[in-house]
Amino acid sequence: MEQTYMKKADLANVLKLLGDQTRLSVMSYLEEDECCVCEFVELLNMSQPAISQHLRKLRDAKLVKEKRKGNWIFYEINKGHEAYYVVHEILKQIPDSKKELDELSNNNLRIICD
Amino acid sequence: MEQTYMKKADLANVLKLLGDQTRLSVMSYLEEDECCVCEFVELLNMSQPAISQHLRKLRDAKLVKEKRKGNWIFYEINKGHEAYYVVHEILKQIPDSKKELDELSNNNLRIICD
DNA sequence: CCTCTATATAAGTAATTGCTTATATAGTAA
DNA sequence: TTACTATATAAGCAATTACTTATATAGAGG
Repeated sequence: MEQTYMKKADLANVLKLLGDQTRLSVMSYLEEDECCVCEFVELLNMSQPAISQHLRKLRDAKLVKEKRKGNWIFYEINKGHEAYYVVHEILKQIPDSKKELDELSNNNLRIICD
Repeated sequence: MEQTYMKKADLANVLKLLGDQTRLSVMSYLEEDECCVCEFVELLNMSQPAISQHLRKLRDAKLVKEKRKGNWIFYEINKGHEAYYVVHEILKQIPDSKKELDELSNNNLRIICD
């Protein structure tokens, strides 16, 4: 992972997006694995429109990418983003996202479609 | 510099504070050197109360510390903050803060008191 | 003491945010 | 086609934000 340089305004915009617990959580889960909207609704115990609106902000900033898989739309981290180095450093601070995704699996609430 | 772990809510709060261009700039200057309020007013071309209000937020979050030196109150980064590791990683993305402080020196606008 | 200077605080305000509820859309599958 | 499902969008609203102007405060120095 390499050192990058960013314009202050662009960096501030990324940090503002991550400076919300819901979006920070979303990014933290996506750093572990791609997820679809209904999984976030479960994980974060929030309404579907609220989740969709947060995802739109992350998508508009190109921090995440979406792809359809059958009925579901999956989101994944955009590792090509100029801020990805620092986003990754930030997400490293959050310890338990993998565990929470695993719990979702154990409750058979994960969407698997391959 | 060591890896740390933080609660999501605490990390989000720090990121929200840094997700503002003015405060991100302030932190970036402080990463280079301690500064007093009037220097930020010059560097950022903003009103003194606006700067003071941003500094209060950073101070309330303990991201910066203050100390009086004669007539002036100097701010410095709190390197003991639990988020300092990640704050440092974030500030590394911003290239030109040292240069801007040097320009302030060249225009004899820096406050020196020892 | 009084005055000056740097900084902090208070009050007010326009813009932004993050939700809500209701509705639209885009694929899937019969 | 029609019905169904997952997701997106729209409209509305209360809370928060980042300024503004005016004023208060605290320490320095006569």
